[in-house]
Amino acid sequence: MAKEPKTAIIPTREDDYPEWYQQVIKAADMAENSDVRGCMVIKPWGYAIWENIQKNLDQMFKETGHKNAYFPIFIPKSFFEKEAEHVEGFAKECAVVTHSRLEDDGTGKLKVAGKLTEPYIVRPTSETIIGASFSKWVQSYRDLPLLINQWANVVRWELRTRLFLRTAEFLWQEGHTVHSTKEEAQIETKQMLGVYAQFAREYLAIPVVEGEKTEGERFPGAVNTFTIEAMMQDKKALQAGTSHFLGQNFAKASEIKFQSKNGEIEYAWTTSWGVSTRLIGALIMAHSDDNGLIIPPRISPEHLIFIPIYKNEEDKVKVLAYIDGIVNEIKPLRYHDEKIRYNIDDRDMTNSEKGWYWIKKGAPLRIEIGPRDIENNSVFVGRRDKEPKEKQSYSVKDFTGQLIQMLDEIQNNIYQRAMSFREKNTFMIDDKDQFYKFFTLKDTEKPEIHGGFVNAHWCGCNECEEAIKGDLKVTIRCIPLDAKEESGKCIYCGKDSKKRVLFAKSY
RNA sequence: CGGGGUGUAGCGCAGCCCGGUUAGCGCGCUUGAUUUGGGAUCAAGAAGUCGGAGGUUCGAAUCCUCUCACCCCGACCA
Repeated sequence: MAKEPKTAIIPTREDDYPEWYQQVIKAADMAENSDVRGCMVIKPWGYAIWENIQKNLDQMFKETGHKNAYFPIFIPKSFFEKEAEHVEGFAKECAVVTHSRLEDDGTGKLKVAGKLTEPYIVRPTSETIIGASFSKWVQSYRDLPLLINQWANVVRWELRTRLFLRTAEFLWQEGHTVHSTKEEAQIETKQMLGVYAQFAREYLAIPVVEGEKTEGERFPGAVNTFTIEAMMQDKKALQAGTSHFLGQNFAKASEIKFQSKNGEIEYAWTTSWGVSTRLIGALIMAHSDDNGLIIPPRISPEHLIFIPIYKNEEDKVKVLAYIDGIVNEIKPLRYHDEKIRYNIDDRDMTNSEKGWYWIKKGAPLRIEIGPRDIENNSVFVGRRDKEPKEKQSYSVKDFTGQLIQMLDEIQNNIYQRAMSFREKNTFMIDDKDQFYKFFTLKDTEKPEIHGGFVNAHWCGCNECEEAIKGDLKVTIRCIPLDAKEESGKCIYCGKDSKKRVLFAKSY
């Protein structure tokens, strides 16, 4: 008999965090590497999480007045060249389409043929191709604001990839809006950052810091870039979403002009904002434990899993009938306006194997039901926010009565746990030596989990930021929106500073 | 693209240095029996172009040359 391991996931977070991450994905059967370099296959359990992210975010976009549309995956090279910084930022990591056909080369193999007169870039982001359409759509101030979102896949030819966090192809949404005034575009940029922050907190149960990127970390071509930054369980930061105020840069590049009320032709003001399948990576690393994935109920593909327990066909029939009765009571219930998502797992497997299967997949509630429960009119409930063995019996009445509340409790617990982890690992540091010591590894052979979020003063110059990055690989994640005016000295050069900024190592 | 490493059954690996029957092991899978409220046991079975091409040899997973792919560390990035 195989000896029972202490944890379902090997190694643990403590032992080898990056490997743990991979193993959680594998154990939950969310995704796998494909035969295409750097591209992942998103499997049903992972995709179902993405669908829930899409569904809820999409609703939030619609509520803020945005409409969905779809633009081509190919961008003519010349479009891309229109915004200088944009080219600079993306040129190195693009897939380029140069041919349109395959022909038999005479030996039974295929050779490329039909060279295109102008190469197409597979979109790494769509500002330029969408801008081309927008320039036609926008004529008058009456056409504005134009509030468009696209759900799409994009390609960035990354050299090093990791499932969900960085893949050569990934799924995302990109919002693109056009406004008649600078102020309105700035408000839009902040509004959408707020939508992302709210979504991260309420649905993904991930606390995030909202802030502005420094010049060095800005989106290529943007005037301001705003971000939500989340802390992972290895104390590194993950950029979970960005919102850009593009000024008139892209309007000028794409000739997005309109006639104002007083008859003048003006360049418009644009924004863009996006979140990607990386959110799933954030979800995994923010919440999961050494027994596998933990999914907040509001985003989980299943809310509860029934595990029927029986020894023979006769019991099986009874147990399944009993479960049906409970299901009928659950069906009318609504959890945040949605039906309860449940699964009756009557596969031909041992009970404990099923239990662990769903623990590893992160299902919020496991309901085990056997003949004993039928006698007592009860259910036996395991919660994913608690230890696997810590299960509790409820009467059916109490269970169905408290189910909604229980799901909310799990959601809150997960959020609070992530929040207190972040608070415990966020510090204010004013001394340079202490700052350096804080971010320095003790064991470079086998890197331990170290560091955290540090709020420290910064003079605002690029040189200090670069120097710290060079020395420690620590970057300014953002200038938090809620940073207070406070006089201090730059952590690197000692010059005067008025604000603390957020430093961390990041993904 | 620099530096290091690995390709052997679905997955994880041993064998290679020092060439020699029918290429093993663990997990998983299939079947049967016994089990069954907590990650079962026993038995039988299926499954391998040893990454690819070429070479050396009576004989290559093993030695040589070339090649492809992947992983890790750097630079770059949602």
